Amino acid sequence: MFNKRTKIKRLLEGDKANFETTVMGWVRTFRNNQFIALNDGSTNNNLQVVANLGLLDDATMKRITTGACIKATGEIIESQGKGQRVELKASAIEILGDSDAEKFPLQPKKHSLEFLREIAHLRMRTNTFGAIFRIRHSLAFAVHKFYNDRGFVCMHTPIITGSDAEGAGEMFKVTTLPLDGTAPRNDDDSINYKEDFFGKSTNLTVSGQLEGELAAMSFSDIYTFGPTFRAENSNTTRHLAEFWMIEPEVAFNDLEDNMNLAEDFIKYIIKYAMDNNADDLAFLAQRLEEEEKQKPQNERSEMGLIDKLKFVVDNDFERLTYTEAIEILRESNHNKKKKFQYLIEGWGTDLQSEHERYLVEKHFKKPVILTDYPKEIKSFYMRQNDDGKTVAAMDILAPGIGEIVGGSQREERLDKLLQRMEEMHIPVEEMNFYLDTRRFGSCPHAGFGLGFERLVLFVTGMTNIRDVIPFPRYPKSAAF
RNA sequence: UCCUACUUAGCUCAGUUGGUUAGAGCAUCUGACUGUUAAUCAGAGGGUCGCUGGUUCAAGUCCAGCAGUGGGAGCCA
Repeated sequence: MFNKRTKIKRLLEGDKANFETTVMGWVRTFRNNQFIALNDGSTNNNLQVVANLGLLDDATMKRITTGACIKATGEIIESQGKGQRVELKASAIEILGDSDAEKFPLQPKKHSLEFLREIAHLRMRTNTFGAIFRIRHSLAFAVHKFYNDRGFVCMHTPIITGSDAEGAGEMFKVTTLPLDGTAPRNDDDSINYKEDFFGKSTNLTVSGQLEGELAAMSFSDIYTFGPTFRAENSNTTRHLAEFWMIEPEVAFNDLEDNMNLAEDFIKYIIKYAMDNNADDLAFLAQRLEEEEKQKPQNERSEMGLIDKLKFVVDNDFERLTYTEAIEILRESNHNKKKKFQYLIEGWGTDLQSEHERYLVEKHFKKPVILTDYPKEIKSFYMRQNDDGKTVAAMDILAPGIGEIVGGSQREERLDKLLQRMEEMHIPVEEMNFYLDTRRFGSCPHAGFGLGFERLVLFVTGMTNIRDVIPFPRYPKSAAF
């Protein structure tokens, strides 16, 4: 069997030595014509493969370049040098794939994240991106584990949707009609989508929530975890055109249950990564620390990455209402000294990023759950509170990231829902499938959406969302 | 989409008030050395200064437009 090999992670973690084994991986560096730092992606740490002088002929030696793929067989021994506990004393080395050193763009040195973004197909071979994507995997696994352990059903909601009224953002159109102007037309010259593949106008989903609610009305506890698409022309460090979202929806939950679920969930998956990706997190923490040293004193963060994660896991999130938040902001010295670009004056407008950052990073210094927003600035499906002014919404704001969760208790009362839909000009006739949940056995329920990449950002300490998804999609960019 | 900064070698960056042949470190190549840790030492090659136009005797440097990238804002997860 060709693939008879041991993963480097196992060899480095094992406490045995003096046994024969085979490894395969990619060369990170080749020092002194003898020492190969080999990485197979199973861990951030390299295995030192020692090719004693005379083992390799000159021609083979020249082919051991940064990026080349090799197979090495030999004995695992205690290292004679410092810097590693064990090493592989090679008895045979085979080149599986050459890598032209003049053309391979990765060097054994620090590269800028901007440069690596241009070679996203190769950046996974760096320590930083290796760590990021192993952590991303752990977090994804922990998402399923968390919900599975609690008896939730994973629902695969559609990616192509015929519903035009999700209202969560600009949509990408899905069509097989020709784009050269020859598409079939209606009498009024609009495109005749009855002739299209699905017989109607379709888009990529911007949220699985509505379908999630349908499923919660039969399984009680469900969650979705899938790709989501927004065609907004957003150019920021925290938006993608294609991102992954987790949307639990739970029958019989009210807003408080919803908050408890979200807080437990976030803490659980962060803890999971801390328990299972200690090496990768330590590497990223160190990377971040070095980056912080470049900053002026007053811009440096108070906690290291690991301490920050531990703090989030060990402490309760701060919970307060929108109205209370407005009071805190209005009374803050920051506001009185007019340091906000948008000064807090009245009740009813949405908070700006600077306000959210002030609450999370300056005032409370921990994740914050804001609840009970004015109904005017929130979606039609959120449950109206008895005060007639607010809805049972909740947003979770995380330090450095901003909004990481948006959710609410849903409006289960048909008449109230219809009234809001009318006020907000939602086309009722297209939403009958959704309204049926309220017509047939409606019940109180609640749910939220968590942007997976924003969570990965938070856990890895990275600052640009384009660096925590393997192949980011954003305006003017769909390479690879 | 708006504001703002940036764009010079494969990478990271210098480049003075506009002035002769545009520099450095790393990487690459050649050689030396051989228990190295982003190895070290010596030498060599490598540039349409983002693109287009303008001002000028002369533009990497000044001006305009366009493009790309970073940061911030909006929209949101």
